Amino acid sequence: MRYWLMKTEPDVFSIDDLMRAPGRTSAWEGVRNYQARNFMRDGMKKGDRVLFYHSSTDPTAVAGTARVSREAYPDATAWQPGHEYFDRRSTPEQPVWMMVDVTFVEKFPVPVTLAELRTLPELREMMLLRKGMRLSIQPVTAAEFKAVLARARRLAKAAR
DNA sequence: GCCAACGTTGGC
DNA sequence: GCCAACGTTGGC
Repeated sequence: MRYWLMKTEPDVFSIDDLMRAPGRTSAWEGVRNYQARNFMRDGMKKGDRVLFYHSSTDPTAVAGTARVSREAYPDATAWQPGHEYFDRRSTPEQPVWMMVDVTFVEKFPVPVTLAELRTLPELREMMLLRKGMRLSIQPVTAAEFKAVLARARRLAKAAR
């Protein structure tokens, strides 16, 4: 099993939106970056675990976890003229952009903020924390995933 | 809202 | 194929 981090702006799609979605499942549409697409297309397998990251918000944080519930398939929003994710290069015959489905697993009672992630020695090498890193889909190691989860548990316990 | 960092585009 | 210009991301 592999581990990933997926960024989303909560104003656009949040962990609460995923929690309330039918079947607690949603397509991850709108990825328009080749590296991110390749991670979805070539790397993501059903059952992989996902850190659900809220970006462009205050504070930015890992808000919970999800799992990959459907492997890569074409992102139909790319060939819908007028759609905000429209890209004329992509057609049903030759799709350029792909997406996966993700299913809600848990929402952390206390989000693990970016500032907090930076304090964890286990995450010293984490891709997210590298300068200039803005890739919206990133691989995460098992140890990193575990460390984030452990911190979320500890924060939840302290908040009770 | 600013702006550094990065990816993409397109002229040459 | 180079690289300047431009657009986007995303933390602050």
